[in-house]
Formats: sequence, C-alpha cells, structure tokens
Amino acid sequence: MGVRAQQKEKTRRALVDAAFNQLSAERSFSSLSLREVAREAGIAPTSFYRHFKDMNELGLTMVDEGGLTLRQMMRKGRQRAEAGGSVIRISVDTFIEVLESNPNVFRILLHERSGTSAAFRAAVEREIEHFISELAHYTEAQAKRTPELARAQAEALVILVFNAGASALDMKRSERKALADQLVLQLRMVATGAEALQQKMDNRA
Amino acid sequence: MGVRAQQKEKTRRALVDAAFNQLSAERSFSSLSLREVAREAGIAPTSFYRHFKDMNELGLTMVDEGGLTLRQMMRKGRQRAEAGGSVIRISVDTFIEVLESNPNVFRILLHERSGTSAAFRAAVEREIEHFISELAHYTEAQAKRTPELARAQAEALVILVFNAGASALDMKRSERKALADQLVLQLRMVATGAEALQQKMDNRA
DNA sequence: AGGTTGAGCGTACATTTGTACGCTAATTTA
DNA sequence: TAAATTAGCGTACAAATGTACGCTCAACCT
Repeated sequence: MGVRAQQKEKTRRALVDAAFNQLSAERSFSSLSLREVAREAGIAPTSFYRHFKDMNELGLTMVDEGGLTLRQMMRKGRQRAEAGGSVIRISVDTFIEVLESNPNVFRILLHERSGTSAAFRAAVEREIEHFISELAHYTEAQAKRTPELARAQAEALVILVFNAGASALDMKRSERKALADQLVLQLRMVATGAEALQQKMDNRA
Repeated sequence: MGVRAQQKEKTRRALVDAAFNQLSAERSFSSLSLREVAREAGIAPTSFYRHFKDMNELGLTMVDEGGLTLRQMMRKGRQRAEAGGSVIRISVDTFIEVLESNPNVFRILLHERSGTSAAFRAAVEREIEHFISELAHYTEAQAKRTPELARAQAEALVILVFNAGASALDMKRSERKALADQLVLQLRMVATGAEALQQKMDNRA
C-alpha cells in the first residue's frame, strides 16, 4: 500500500475511533455531529467527506466493525468452553468480559437496534442473526432439536443475553455478578424447557 | 376546575399529543426539537416553558403516561384470559393488539430503554418492572415457585415479549402472525423449563 | 371594581449544524 | 520530469435550535 493510501487509512481509523470514543451512557451515535467527530479526529469538518458520504455511512461501518469484534471475542471464549465445564456458565462469563472491555460497541448495537434508521436496525439485526444462527446450528446438532425448535431456542437465548448486557452497562462490577447468576438461571430455563418440549414431540411421533 | 386551568390543561395535552404524533419508525423522541413540538401543538416556542421545564420533562411525562396506558390495556386483556384458554396465547394476542393500536407508545419505551438519559432509562425500567413484578406474584402463587425462580421466570417472559414487540413494530400484519407463534413457543419453553427446575429443587429438598 | 396573575406571543440573539466551493501541496502515474 | 490526482484546509452561508426578555389581555381573587 502506497504512502498515500496508508495515510488515508490512518485518518479513516481516527474518525471511526473518535466516534467510538465519544459514545457513552450519555451520548448515543445519533447525537454525535459530523463536526464533533471531525474535531475529535483532528481533521477539518469538510475533510470528513473524503472518507464517508455522511454520518450514516460512518455509523454503519461502526456497526459492522463492532459486530465483527464481538463475534471474534465470543469465538475465543467458546474455545475455552470446549475444555469442559458448563457451556452456559462459561459463555455468560465470556460475554460479561467482552462487554466490560468493549462497552461502546455494545452501546451502539443496543441503541441502534431500536433506532431511527432502518438501515441501522437492519445492520444490527444482521449482526445478532449471526449469533442466533451459529447457536441454532450448534444446538440442532448437539441436542437433536427440530430446526424450528432449535431456532426458537437460540433466539430466546440470544435475546436474554443481549438484554442482560443492556442492563449490565449501567451497573457496577458487584451488581453484575448477581445479574450474571440470574441470567444463567434463565438460560437454563430455556434450555431445559426446550429439551422437555422436544421430548414431548418425540414421544408423540 | 376554572376556565383558565382547563385551557392550560388542553394546551398541555396538545403538546403531549403533538410529541406522540411526531414519533415514528424514522423519528425518535430525542430527535424531536422543542420548536417542532410547539409548532405541531400550535403554540409559540417560548410558550412551551409554561408547561414543561424542558424536553426532558415532556419525555418523562410521555413515558409515565405510556406505561400507564399499556398496563391498563394489558389488564383488560387478562380479564379475557380468565374466561379460559391458554393464558400465554391470549396474553400474546392481547399484546400484539395493544402494540398495533399504540405503536408510538412502544417506540418511546423501547428506544429510551437503551437511550441516552439516565432518567429516561430508569423511568422505562420502572414501567417494565411493573409488568415483571405483577407477573412474578401471579406465578409465585399460581405455580408455587420459589420467589427467586418466579422472578427470573417473569423477567425472562417479559423480556421476550418486549423484544418481540420491537421486531413487530417493523412488520406487516402477516409477518406478525409467525412472530406471535414463535413467541408463544419461546414462552412455553421458559414456563416448562421453570417448572422442571422447580421440581428438581423440590425433589432435592 | 380594581389589582394580580399567568398563558401565550413576538422579537432577538448566540450557537451549532451540514455542506458548497475553491485552493494547496504532496503523492502517484505516465 | 511533467501532468494528474486527491487528502485536507479555510472560508462562507443558510438553516435550525434553545432560550432570555418584555408585552398583552383574559381570568382570577379579594
């Protein structure tokens, strides 16, 4: 890559990072202005357009990038689970860790999921869908579920996890412990319930 | 109530209604400006301050009012359930109906739940908490659950329902049918799983 | 009846925003 | 080496926003 393209990439990163850094509990992506982001990135407002068509395009980039980060981290966590122990427990613990080290990635996903732009909502949904289908396939193979049931189960699990994540963002470390415990309990409920429903169906056939 | 206070109340209502009417899939509360709301309500921007300290105060009013509306409608639905039939099925159907007739109430609750103002998040959480604890008490008595388990179960149910609501907002009527079916399946999973966990605990004791 | 209150208005202003336009200077290409 | 490309800048402007201030006049109180 030439010197020129390299510098451009660097500035682009500065923009994305600037935007992520400005996110907080009090500041959502849609409340950021193009000028603010440019200022934080150390470039002139008008230079922003050399990299993104508008703020929307930047936001979508962030969603995609954030989703990728998340999936990579969760995958690493799953490897830990393969060493043995409760899959649910380990996954929840991993999730909390990921959330703690990337709060702003979660913020944008959680907020824009119910946001004002259809493109954003779709992008977030796509990211969540990754999690769901990955999990559904796993369950279908592992626990011999009907595809339909596996899907419903996976979706329920993911929703519960993400929701807990939203609550966790506002919490202190100590409170998070209790949250994680309750989440584990809820996930077990779903898993147990799905198993029972599956068996009932099998018996009927 | 005097003529004066009556007129004031009328204008206040106009403001609240104006704000609710401006909400849509593309427009969140936090993207509304004081001036827009005043314009829609037919008053001068500066007159807004005769009724609310700022937009935040208006928003909190809307959350409270919306939550109340929701609970009232769900209560009515529950009476229908007492006539017999599956509690889960009837509740879900009621919920979908409520959602269809008050989409904007849901929009503000769902969006501000992950919103940018702590006061808003707390207000929404309070509303959701109403649902959860009402349901937890019901389950605790009806199905003889441990308080802890009843709480976890109720919370899981409510979260799944609200989440489905968020998806439903973007859907056509026909798609909603499938969503409702899957939601029912998920709720049964949770209920069945909670029952199984409860029995396991009872046996151990 | 006469004084007080307060809802609603119009004017005004400082800020902030997105973005159009044209320049510069360094890199890339030919 | 000469020409072309382009990242980044500064200037500029129209639009919109929140809100301070002071006025009016109908309703209210005594």
